[in-house]
Amino acid sequence: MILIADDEERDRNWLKSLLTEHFPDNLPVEEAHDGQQVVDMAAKLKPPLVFLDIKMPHLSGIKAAEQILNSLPNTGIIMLSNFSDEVYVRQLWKVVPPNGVFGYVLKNASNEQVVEATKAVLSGDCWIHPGIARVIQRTQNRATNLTTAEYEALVCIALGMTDHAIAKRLYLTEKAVQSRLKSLYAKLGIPGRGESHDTEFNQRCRAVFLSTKRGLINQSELDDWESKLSQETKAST
Amino acid sequence: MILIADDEERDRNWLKSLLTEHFPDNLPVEEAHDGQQVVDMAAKLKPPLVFLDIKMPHLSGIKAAEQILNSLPNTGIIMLSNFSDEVYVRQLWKVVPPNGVFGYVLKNASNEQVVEATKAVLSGDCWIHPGIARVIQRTQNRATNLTTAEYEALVCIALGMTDHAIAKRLYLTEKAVQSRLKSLYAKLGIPGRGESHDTEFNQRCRAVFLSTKRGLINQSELDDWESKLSQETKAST
DNA sequence: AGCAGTTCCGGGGTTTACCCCAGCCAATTG
DNA sequence: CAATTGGCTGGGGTAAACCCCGGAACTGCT
Repeated sequence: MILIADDEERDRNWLKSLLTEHFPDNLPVEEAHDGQQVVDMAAKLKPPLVFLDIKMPHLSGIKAAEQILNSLPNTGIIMLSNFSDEVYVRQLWKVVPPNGVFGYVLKNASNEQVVEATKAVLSGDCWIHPGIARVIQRTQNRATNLTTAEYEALVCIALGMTDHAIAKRLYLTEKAVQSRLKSLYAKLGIPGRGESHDTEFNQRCRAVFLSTKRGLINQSELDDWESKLSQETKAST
Repeated sequence: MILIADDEERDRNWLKSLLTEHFPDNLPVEEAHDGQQVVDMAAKLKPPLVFLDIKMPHLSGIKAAEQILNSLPNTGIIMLSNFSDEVYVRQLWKVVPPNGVFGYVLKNASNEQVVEATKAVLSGDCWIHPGIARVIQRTQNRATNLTTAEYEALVCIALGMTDHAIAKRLYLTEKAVQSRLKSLYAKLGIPGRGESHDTEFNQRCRAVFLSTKRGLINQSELDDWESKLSQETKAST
């Protein structure tokens, strides 16, 4: 029994046919269409292996994984993602239990890679997509890894907030915000006004650009943050 | 004869099986893996219908369409895109000849929609994905449509350039740049410092955020621009 | 010709973002 | 224990981004 969750028909079919072909012993393959549904189905069916798309309506793949692992910690999880975004690796790291078994494959993976990942997780190993390996390394590197303080500030400037607005929102002084931003710029390797005259940058926008490029943040995550933000400001009035 | 171009194996297989099933009269289905290859193959095979993925190595789907239509203006083109990005609609509008036959479908389209689009283009009609229709309307609306001047400025600030750097690059004064930005902010509906005290924004970053959200710009386009930029600065030294 | 719209450019202003320096406190780390 | 690191605070400064005003040239439209 294998459970797969993806909101797109095309991807479900692709995965289902791939699994029925290569893993006839593990049939049937059950399907879910969103995050909430897959949590419910997993609770009933207790499958040894679950495929989760990250981007799903109602409940993201990561949050779904959290809930499933809460009640059934021995479930093997394989995340499917369109991008090698660092945000997700970041979040996944927190959710997955220390000795949990999981895989992470990008959607542009070849069929062989998916089969390989499935075999690995079924036999109790982890399988991380080659492209992600580098990201994980960077996530654990002191010099380039962002702290939560820097990450918060990054999200705020990406939403277009001023220093003052950020300070008010995070209950800090403007100086503290600027301090966070300064170290953020340093870690992203953005030159300041003084050095390297040939490349003049607006550090604020440059930071957003580079962070998006590296997958530290992405649009859908930012949209979530913004809706949270507007809810809070409504509640406070 | 139908020619399809996509760099991802999964999408090619999906489309190929769909076409062989529903359009047995138009076989065979030929495949190309990147933009350059599809241009070459189209020149030899002269297919009546070509599917083009927008995001492809070497040559984007839009540029490939331009070259194909240049020598074979009667070719039917169906663009495939992952997103409803306004940038692409913008560019496509310029490339396609006035009476050209083309379709535009998003990759999250259902199988029925793809079949429908294929039928339409084969019989000489256009088929535009429902979600895109709204985008096209906005593209033709005076009040919200960006001029090329504003668009250039937008790309530059999204890359993190300063007013001074933009001015140097576009051969303008800083005042002119600021003038462009001002009208850009106005069209995006970003409040200035004076009005609406509850929402404080850094207009520059806010403009990038909103534009990305609305699909006026996107990361891969910006990456292209940046590589062009660094090439020019290298050449000028 | 007159009119509206867009773009570029100028002067002269305020606010914000960033810079350098230094110090304090807390939590890690050897 | 000392040493380090990350985070907040402060003073005081510069330059970039943004504000309002208006003018001139050019376009397309009626």
